[in-house]
Amino acid sequence: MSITLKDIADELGVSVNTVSRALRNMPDIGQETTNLVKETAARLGYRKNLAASYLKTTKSMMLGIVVPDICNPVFSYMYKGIEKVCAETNYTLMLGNSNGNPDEESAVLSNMLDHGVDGIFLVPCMKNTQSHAQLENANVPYVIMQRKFPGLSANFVQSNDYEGGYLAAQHLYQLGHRSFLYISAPMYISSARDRYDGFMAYLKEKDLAESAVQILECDSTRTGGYKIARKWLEQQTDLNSLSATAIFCFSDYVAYGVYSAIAKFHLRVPEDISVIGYDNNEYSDMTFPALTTIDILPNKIGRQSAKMMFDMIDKKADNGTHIEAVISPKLILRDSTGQI
Amino acid sequence: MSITLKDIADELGVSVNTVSRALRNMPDIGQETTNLVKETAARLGYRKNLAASYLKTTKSMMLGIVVPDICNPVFSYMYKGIEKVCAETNYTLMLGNSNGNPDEESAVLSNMLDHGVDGIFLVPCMKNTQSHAQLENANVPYVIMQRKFPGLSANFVQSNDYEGGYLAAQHLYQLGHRSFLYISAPMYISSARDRYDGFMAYLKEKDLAESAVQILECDSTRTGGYKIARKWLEQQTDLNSLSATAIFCFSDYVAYGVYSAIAKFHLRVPEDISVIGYDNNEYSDMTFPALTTIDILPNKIGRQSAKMMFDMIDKKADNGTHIEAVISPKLILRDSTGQI
DNA sequence: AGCTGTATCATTACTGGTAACATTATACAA
DNA sequence: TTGTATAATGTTACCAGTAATGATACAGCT
Repeated sequence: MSITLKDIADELGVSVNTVSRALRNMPDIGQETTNLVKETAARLGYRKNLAASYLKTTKSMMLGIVVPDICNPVFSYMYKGIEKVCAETNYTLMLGNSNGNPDEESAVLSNMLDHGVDGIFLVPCMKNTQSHAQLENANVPYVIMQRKFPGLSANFVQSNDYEGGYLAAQHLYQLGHRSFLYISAPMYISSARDRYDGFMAYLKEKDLAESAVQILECDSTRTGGYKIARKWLEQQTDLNSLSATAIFCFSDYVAYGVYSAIAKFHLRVPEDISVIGYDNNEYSDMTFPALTTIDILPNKIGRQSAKMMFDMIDKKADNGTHIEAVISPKLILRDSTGQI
Repeated sequence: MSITLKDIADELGVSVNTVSRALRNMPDIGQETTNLVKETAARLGYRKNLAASYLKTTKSMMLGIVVPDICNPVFSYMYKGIEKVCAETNYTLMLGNSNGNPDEESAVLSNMLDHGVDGIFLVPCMKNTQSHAQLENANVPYVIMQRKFPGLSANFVQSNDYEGGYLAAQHLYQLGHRSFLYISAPMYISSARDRYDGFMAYLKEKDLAESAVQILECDSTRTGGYKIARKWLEQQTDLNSLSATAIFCFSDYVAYGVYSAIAKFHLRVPEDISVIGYDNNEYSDMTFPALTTIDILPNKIGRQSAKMMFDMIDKKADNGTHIEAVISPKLILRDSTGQI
């Protein structure tokens, strides 16, 4: 079917091994032979069978990436960050979605490991820790991205969610807000907790009581945000005097849903209530009003993770000393937050 | 390192081959032995080395997907459609972005083929036909998605762009519009051409002259849309009497840019000019005004493509008879188009 | 008893590439 | 002249599976 080393060897009357070494620029093959081999390989259209060389070298030249949902721009930008760094190498990427489901996450990981990937990037769905056991047992370098397992020591890259929460609180406080609603993702997700902690930390600096912040949890989706905000609004005794003047949303998705709920009650953003999102989705400047939000720089997270991965692969680092990289988020000022 | 067939064989005192056949439920292995082998494999945590079995079977259990940009929701939803169908099998997916660049497209394809993928899904960047030669030479089943090479015969799935253009024209015409601007992607992209043809076809039915439609080309990005729309607006002799009352945009991205340009000139959508997009991005109902657009059902395109792929892989179809699937788009009515 | 068939398992030979080791030839020094 | 270093290449074994073929034991039949 396709051209193999043997075909080239036969063509030139040399051994397969010589061809193999010539193509890999090994020093003990004569320059003339090397050139001849390469020319012949090119002429015959030889392509290396990577699976075969994997058997011997145990280097598959593949990396796996598992994310909750590639349709979420946060993760697709992370993917491209990783890909960008990989493009300079010859690594190819496998992608899998966990859909936030631990079983799917495990299944996808198993598949990738069976294929012999040289490393794994994982944004964990955080609903169990089985995937870590898998990764550890597989004895493969891996980088955990964005969400952290408590107590787990591993190479890890994330946006500084604490700082993001802090920034959000600071921004709202400076606009004069003193009562807040935090619509969070479930608190078992580390970033939800971290953002909360950062948010509270700033307020504490300003001597605000904890009771200044109400917390509600929902799925980080538009529907989730819509439902929880609607419920909250329904429970308000007086729509002209809300129990919070600003809503801090776990994601821009949630904020979109919150927008819809607010519109349903004929309230205005930011006149009646301010809304701040998180993630800076590509379209959040197109919403009405344009959404103030926090950019986590997912592309940078991806690039940083990939660099870490290659450091591990190249053995520049792997001896049990785990590195954690934290990337500072950016406040993006738009029109959905205003003076009280 | 990891458990192999040999480990199981040694443990049980049988041959490697027996283990291999037992695990694959071959009939010539005794039931007792089969059970024993399976138990032992489970106990030892055996995982098949897929690369090794690929060498002999030439089935890698991997499929490759190449798209222009996974950050574009159209393509990420296609990806998930494909993945959805693959989840029922044991296929794992490789993903690569071409970034609209033929060289990157070729490089990514080569990488995937070197890894021995059993099939390729390609949304071509349309700037050359080299990738097709690659695919043909590789002798691997492939499905071309969404964009069609003229004269090429291959399995192909796309949204019916002609119909989409037709729907857009119909909608605008029925609102009373008689002069149009089509902001297109470059016409070498088949879908740009098809949408144009459909658009014109409807207008022709209504006896409108070709001159009723102005055409401008730009990259299918927000910036592209913004620049071209701004230029067009600058060239208008009278902003109170525009030379077109409705803009048909190649994508929602372009429409967002167009929105910005229109806002810059202090015109209103849809009072001063109607805008219709294409793709129905996830957020297009959140824009202001909410964007009327055409949904191409990318998830369905993905699922359909995957089914085609498995038909080819299972040899239900491959003997030169190429199938083309066309999926009807849907008009999504929102607020950016209005009566003239 | 001897033959045949079947069920069950083992042997052997591959897949395509790589690593360790062996071989050959040439050059140069002792 | 002989030994040895060095450059250049060939041999062989191996990676983890799978396919083709071979071997053995036992049952059933004539």
